[in-house]
Amino acid sequence: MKITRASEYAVRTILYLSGRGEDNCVSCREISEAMEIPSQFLGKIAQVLARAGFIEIVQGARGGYRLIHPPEEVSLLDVIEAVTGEIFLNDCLLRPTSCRRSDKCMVHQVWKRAREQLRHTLREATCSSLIQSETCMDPDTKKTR
Amino acid sequence: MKITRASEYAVRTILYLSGRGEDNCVSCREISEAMEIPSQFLGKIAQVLARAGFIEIVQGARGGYRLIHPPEEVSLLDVIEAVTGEIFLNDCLLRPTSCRRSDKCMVHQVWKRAREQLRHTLREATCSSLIQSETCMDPDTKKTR
DNA sequence: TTTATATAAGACTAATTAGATCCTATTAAT
DNA sequence: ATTAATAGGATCTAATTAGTCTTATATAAA
Repeated sequence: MKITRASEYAVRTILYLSGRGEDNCVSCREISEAMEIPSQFLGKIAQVLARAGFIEIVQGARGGYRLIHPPEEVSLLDVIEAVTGEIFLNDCLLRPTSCRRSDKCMVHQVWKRAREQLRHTLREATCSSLIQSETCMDPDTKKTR
Repeated sequence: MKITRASEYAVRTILYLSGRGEDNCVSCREISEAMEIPSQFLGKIAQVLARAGFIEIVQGARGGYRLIHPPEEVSLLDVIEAVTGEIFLNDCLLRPTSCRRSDKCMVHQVWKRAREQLRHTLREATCSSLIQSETCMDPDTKKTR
């Protein structure tokens, strides 16, 4: 598996948008400054998030990004997997064919359980619950305007 | 985090040794063939496992590797973390200083819980329990001799 | 309609890590 | 001594990550 920088940035982006209100269109620049994300890189990530149906991208002057779904319907798992692909803990589970008898292998069972737990925990964490209390985002930029 | 190939090989090695009996000295070549691990690479991994106290390395002719602890005392987590270092799901937990208010951040709490669950699951899985039933290792080479 | 302000998207790049492999040294049984 | 092993440092390659650069396109406002 991999929780990459990109997926971390994606989470910050969605949380920032969640905090700014559902219908607000927020510029790439504002997000990148508030959340400390290289703006060009954010542009790339936004494209992925848009293709995955999390945000709408508004082009042109006064453009930016807008959340599509209400924060309570979006989980940490959704966002992360949209960016990095489905989470797998190891290669063996990812490509069972590379492992001769994965369905009978005890080690495999452990990995499988661990993976399911992890995904469950991340699935339970919705964006709305995450912005209830303070987040890693800068408090000054949260919910302003 | 990362479950690398090296840690996967390390697990296979320890499990193979567990299956071969506690006091058996097994050559690098035998393990590498049975478990499909590049033998030179296995040599490297064995050094790490030896330094971490899991195996004893016997040099010279008729040398090889020998398990130090009984399989029921060694967990999957032990082996993996010996090779890849302590498991962290993301950078933020690894270096809390890089994140301004990690202790109050909800996202942080989720990662922390997910990490604890994962480590718990891997800690519960002992080598002895893993070789009870069939493993990914080749059945023909298991417990022979 | 022109200008300024935005994002789009593909190509490119630098740094890091993974996954080994090579080579020479050392150790120990016979 | 010879042979069969591992030790350990150096090196190498490929993949991945984390971006940046550049040019194009879209839109609001003057």
